Amino acid sequence: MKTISAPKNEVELMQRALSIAGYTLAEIANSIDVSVPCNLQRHKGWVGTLIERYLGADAGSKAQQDFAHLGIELKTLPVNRVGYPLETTFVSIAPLVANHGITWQTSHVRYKLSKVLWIPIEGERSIPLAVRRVGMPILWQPNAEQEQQLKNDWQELMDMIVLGKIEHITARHGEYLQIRPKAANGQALTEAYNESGELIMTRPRGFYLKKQFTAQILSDFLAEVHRVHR
DNA sequence: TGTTGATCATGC
DNA sequence: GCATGATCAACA
Repeated sequence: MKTISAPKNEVELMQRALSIAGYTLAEIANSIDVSVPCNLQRHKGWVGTLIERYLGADAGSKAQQDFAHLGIELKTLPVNRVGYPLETTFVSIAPLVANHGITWQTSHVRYKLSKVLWIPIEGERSIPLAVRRVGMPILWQPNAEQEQQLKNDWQELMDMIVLGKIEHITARHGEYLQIRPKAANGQALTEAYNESGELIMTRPRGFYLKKQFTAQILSDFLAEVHRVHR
């Protein structure tokens, strides 16, 4: 596997991202000596890791943006044939304890979503992984309305957690941001509080962006492209 | 058949 | 277990 150095600035990062638009995952993988699995069943994060490596993101399990020196987070987004998201987007782990004093302003969700480089990629399972194509990169920052939408959902969900209602939260809570399990398996447990304020063990949860939200980002981008071309 | 809840791999 | 990267697949 070839190691690519980190992009020095935003322009360089965007040039690299643009350079793979239209190419297949196999072409990109081959160019940096990475092998392509038959499918994603046992390699769910493979596409994200591949693009990370190609663009020169510092790998690792640090709780930071992928390009921290540029203040940019990288997210690949599987889309269907008409460019609609096929999956929700994981954002960050939900803090179930020691969360007093955390505000929207200081939250991991706001930090991770403050600036995102979205890379749409064909994701239909009928298309062999190797020949799925990468789309145009979208450098995005939430507008005032989007930030308010996210903040509202985050506050509602965090309020429930702080009130000990974690076991009552389902994926149906939140319009654009939801909380769902995020763990290696059903045996994984972490601390939380119940409604009586007692410490309990529960499944770790994560914040996810619903498809409707990421679809809006893609559609806003297309609208902007069309506006500029008129 | 779309969503919700569950799960897969890896490093430390 | 947690944080990284996400998608799978059971079931309503």
